[in-house]
Amino acid sequence: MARTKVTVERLVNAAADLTDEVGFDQLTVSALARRLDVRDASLYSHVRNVQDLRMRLAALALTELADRVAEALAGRAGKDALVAFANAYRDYAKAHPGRYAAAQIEIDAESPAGSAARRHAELTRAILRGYALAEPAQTDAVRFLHSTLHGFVSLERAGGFRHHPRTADDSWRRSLDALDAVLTTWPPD
Amino acid sequence: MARTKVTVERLVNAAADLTDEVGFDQLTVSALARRLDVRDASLYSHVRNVQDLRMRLAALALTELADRVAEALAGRAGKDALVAFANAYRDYAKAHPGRYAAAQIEIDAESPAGSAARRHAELTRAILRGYALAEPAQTDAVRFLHSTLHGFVSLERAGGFRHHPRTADDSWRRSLDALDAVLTTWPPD
DNA sequence: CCTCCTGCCTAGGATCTCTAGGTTAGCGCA
DNA sequence: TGCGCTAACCTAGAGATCCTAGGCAGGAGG
Repeated sequence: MARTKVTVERLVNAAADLTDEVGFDQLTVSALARRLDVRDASLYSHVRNVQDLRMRLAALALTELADRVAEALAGRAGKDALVAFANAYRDYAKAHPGRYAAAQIEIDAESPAGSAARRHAELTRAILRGYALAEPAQTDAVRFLHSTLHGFVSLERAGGFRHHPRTADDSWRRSLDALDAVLTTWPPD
Repeated sequence: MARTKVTVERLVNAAADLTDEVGFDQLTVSALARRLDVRDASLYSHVRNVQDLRMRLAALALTELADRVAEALAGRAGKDALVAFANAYRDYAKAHPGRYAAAQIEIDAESPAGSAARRHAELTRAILRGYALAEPAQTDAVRFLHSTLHGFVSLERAGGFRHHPRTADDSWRRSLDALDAVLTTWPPD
């Protein structure tokens, strides 16, 4: 084990902190090496390449997000669960923009990030238990829900709501009301 | 005017084609110079830097998108308009993934891209005329609509819907039904 | 014909990704 | 104790990218 300084986990954690500070697209091997006070070549014994680093970051972010969401959902049902889920989701994206961006990259199901993504998807589906939707409407509703939350969060992040006096928080609350309403009365085929 | 080869417009158009082929994050000054059979340093007399290039690309994409949407909306109202708008939006994102990604970058209102973004926002608002919503509900609904469409399109693009037999097209149709329903019965405060 | 301006050039510095191969520190074991 | 093994780090360097500085050439205007 030699100098026991950098392990893969410590490395990925440092990368996660760094990317929240500088943005996901500004996350470079060099910057990470500088932060760890190490030469950049040294990181390549822990991580295959930048893609690999990003993938591990995505897995970390998806796991963390699923944890938060699971905690928020505990003991809640119906609209209560929906609001708790949505707020956990948005709060995570706000607190950890880099990690959140990392979680959006394309991941194949085989990778370690794949199982984290599956867990996240199952939690989303769990919310809909309160709304009594049968397949395939349930899948459609899950996609609708995920689309709206992700869309809102990423538009907010990109500054899309800044050019209007109405606060994003207010629109968010009303959007959750609307989501609850549409899930309650999901239109029949 | 000298050799009259590359103009800013020709340059941005080439960049748009290139980014649709290789992805927005793979759009580099070097690659663009190679495609135009010119040294990369030469492009810096037309464009200040990569950020500037991306901004111009965003302006182009927003203008094109607004054009498509305006055409789709012509002569339609109500749900008809909503569906036409949404399909124009999604079709553009599918046909021009790089341009669409470019349109999502953060833009300040002063830039030329700012006016294109405003025009796009006005068109989105025009749809809601069919749904008789007063402020501030109208703004909330516009944000909700935009969030859902953008979220769906970007999740679809990232492969988020691939791990399930239900087709994205089917979910899309049902999501538009749901959007129409929620806009029709937008929950009162 | 001469000059200016424009569009492109070469040269080069800085940063980043990644590979090849060498060095050192702690571990197990005779 | 001393030996080798291995893990973690190193230096050196190739190739790509972004961008600046300064030069050259060809068409426009006087």
